[in-house]
Order: sequence, then C-alpha cells, then structure tokens
Amino acid sequence: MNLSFGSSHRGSAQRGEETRARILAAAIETFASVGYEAAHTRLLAERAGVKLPAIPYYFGSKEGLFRAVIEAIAAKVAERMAPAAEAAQAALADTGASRDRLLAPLMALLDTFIETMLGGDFPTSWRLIVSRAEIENLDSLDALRDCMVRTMIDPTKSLLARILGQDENDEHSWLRAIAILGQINIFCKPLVCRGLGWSDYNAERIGAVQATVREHVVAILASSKEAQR
Amino acid sequence: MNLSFGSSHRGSAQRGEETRARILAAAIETFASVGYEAAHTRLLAERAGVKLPAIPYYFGSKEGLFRAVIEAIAAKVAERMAPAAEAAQAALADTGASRDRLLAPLMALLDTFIETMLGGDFPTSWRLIVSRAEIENLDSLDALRDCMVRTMIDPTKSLLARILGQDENDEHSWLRAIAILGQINIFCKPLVCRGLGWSDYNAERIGAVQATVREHVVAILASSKEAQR
DNA sequence: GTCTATAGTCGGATAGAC
DNA sequence: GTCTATCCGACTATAGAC
Repeated sequence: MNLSFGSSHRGSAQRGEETRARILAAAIETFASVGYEAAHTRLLAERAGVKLPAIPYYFGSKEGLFRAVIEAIAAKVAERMAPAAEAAQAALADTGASRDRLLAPLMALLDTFIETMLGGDFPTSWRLIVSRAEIENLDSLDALRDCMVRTMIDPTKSLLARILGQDENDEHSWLRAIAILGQINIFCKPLVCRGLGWSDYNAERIGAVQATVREHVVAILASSKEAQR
Repeated sequence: MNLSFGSSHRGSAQRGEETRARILAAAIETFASVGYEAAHTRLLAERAGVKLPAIPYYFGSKEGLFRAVIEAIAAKVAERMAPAAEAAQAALADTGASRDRLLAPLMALLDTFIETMLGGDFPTSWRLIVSRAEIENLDSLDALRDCMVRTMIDPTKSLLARILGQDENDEHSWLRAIAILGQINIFCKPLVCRGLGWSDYNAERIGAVQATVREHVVAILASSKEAQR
C-alpha cells in the first residue's frame, strides 16, 4: 500500500512547491471573499486542503501569506499592463509627439486597464483584494499601491497633460487623471456590477464600459481643445 | 462623598442617553480607523471611556453597535443631500423641462455630493466606513447602500438621460451616471487624498475637485449634443 | 444604570512524532 | 515535508453585585 511513496525521494521538493502554490491559490480566494481579519488560518488551511501548520511553515505567518497574495496579484497586473505601459512611456519620451501620437497610447492604456481589471483573467476575488488594498492599512499592500501609481496614474496624468499642452505637474493635471481613472475604478466594485444586474463581466459588458469611458475622455479632450481657441 | 449621586434620581435616564451617544461617537472613529473585525469590544469601550458591558447593554451586540453607526452616517448623508435631491426630483417631475432647467439641479446635486463627502461635516473616518460599505458584505450596510442609490445614482442617471434626450433606462444611461459618480467616489479614498499631498480636504481643495468634475460633465454633455446634430 | 468577575469560545503559533 | 496535539492569549457575552 501507499505506492505513491515508492518514488517520493525524487519529487519531494517539487511536492513542496505544489503545496505552497495550492495554499497561495486558496488564500487569494479566501482573503477576497471574507477579508483579512475573517480569513482565519484554520479556514485558509481547510480551503487549501492542507493542515494548519503548513501556513507558518511555508509563509512564516498569516500576514506573510497575505503579502505573498498581494505580490502575486501585483505581478499579474504589471504583466498584463506591460505592453500598454511601455507604449505610453515611449510616446512620452518623444518630446515632439503629436496629439494623435499621444492619444492612441492613452486610449490603449485605459482600454487595457479596463480589460485587465474587469476581464476573465482577473477574477472577482482579485478585484475585491484590490478594493480592500485601497482602504486597509497593512504594510503588505504597498507593493500593490506602487504598482498602480507607476503603471496607471502617472502615465495617464502625463499623457493627458501633454495632449492638452499643460504642465503635467499642475494640481489640475493630477485631479483630471484621478477623476478619469475613478470612472474605471468604480466598475471594480461588486456592488456596482450587481447594481447593473450583471452577475459578472463578460466581453460585451467590458466593451460597454470601455465605450463609455472612451466617449468621456474624448469629450473632455475635445472641449478643452475648443476652450484653447 | 459621591455628591453627584445626590440628585441622581432626576437625570439618570438622561445620563444613559449621553453614555449611549458617547459610545456611538467613539465607535464611528474606531470602526473607521481599524475596520469592523479589528474593532474589538474592549477597544470600543476604552475609546468611549466606558466599561465593556455597556456595549451589549446599549446596543445588544457588537454588530448592533455597528448597525447604529451606519444608520447615523446614512441619516447625516441623507440630511445634507435632501435639498439638492428634492430639487432634482422636482425638475424630473416637470416633463417639459428645458435643458437648463435640468442642468442646474444636476450640477447642484454633484456639487453637494462632493461637498458632503469631502467637507468638514463628513470627517475622514466616515468616508472610510462608506468605502468599507462598498466592499464588505454585512447586512448592516444595506441602509447606507439604499441611501446612496436613492439620493445619488438614480437622480444623476435620470437627469443626464433627460438632458441628452435618451431613454433613462438604457444600459448606457446607467453606465454614464456610474462613471461620472466614480470620478467623485475616488476622491473619498484616503490613499488618493494623501497621494495628492493633501493631509485632508479644505474649502479650496473641495472647490478644485468640484471644478474638475463640473468641467468633465459639461464636456460630456456638450460633445453628446454635438453628436446629435 | 453601571460595575467586577468570569464563563465559554476561538484565534495564531509551536513542539515533536512520523 | 507533513501531521497530531497542544499552548497561550484574546475575544464576546453574561451573571450578579452595587
């Protein structure tokens, strides 16, 4: 009996890695659905199909596990945003860039962000952790916050300011960028999704959100252009 | 000794009311700063300057206290929004209302909402509880959610749709209203406030947020009007 | 109406066998 | 690398004195 142990000396390190991954995956779901405090170690262990001591063993502590969860999500966001973020940086580096040369990467950045945050690769549970990150005060959340500022807020602000021919360090430039990103952010809330009668997002619904935001951004840029004349 | 008891038979009920109010006020601060789970009854009692059993005595349980906190905040929001919400309802009831007859209450509604959420009457701690309400799943939060939908989302959606001459029940009308309110919502996050280098909001900063949102709403309405021609 | 004392439960982390 | 068993501290709520 217990044949699987016949070759256990070979894959033991690998089995450890797999256990670690299983705990991490279950922890993402659990922290998202019940929150940090209510995600007791016993519950986390049960959902992962491991015994309780596996958590301190692999992650040091409950907060160590949460930190790992946050880093995994931030890495996924950064990976999905990378092409759009690099295109934005490239356009900004071009000091003589035309309006259209700047507008295209801005729209791509916003579209990709919506697609990343609402799309199937980014399950509802992840959105909840991001939402919590915005209000909770755990040190573990810094990684996620930095990721958001670097990949979204800063490029959006700079592209908008450059298109409008304004100083990108003006307070007004920051306010405008934050307001525009607020339009996307609010759709990450499950309350809003449900309020629309949507159980979850799909390609069509994501497209509708993208269309709405694009329409608003185009309008904002158009009216400011008019005001300049 | 203990002279204060000399006339205790007269004001005992009143003293009870005052104790209740003190617990409620301290609970608002505490739930906001550390969250529901981490706001232990011992901490709540200590912050209120009362002994622990006073909480189950006056509010039944910890969640009863939280429910009372939520209801107090929802009542305050409803009170501050009442004049603007009524003006919006009145304009919507006027089936032949002109564009300007609808635009003014819309702007007043948004301005008042910004003023309510970011102003001094609504301290940072309250904003945090509202933010938590959007993601947490406690039954106690329904009162606050209903208040927000009734006083803000629904009138904003209807006014925008009427101004644009569109069906207010269209999905697009909802998406537009939610996106616009998302611009305000994002400024409620302490992370955003701090990110702007602002320790807290003041009259000047609230004015800057109002100006940004107004500018965007005007642009959105203007460009849609153009598209209709 | 408010207190002290305590009951009863459950939290995270660890020691040590296998 | 994973398990069983257990520790110790902290939690909410209540009982009963004053």
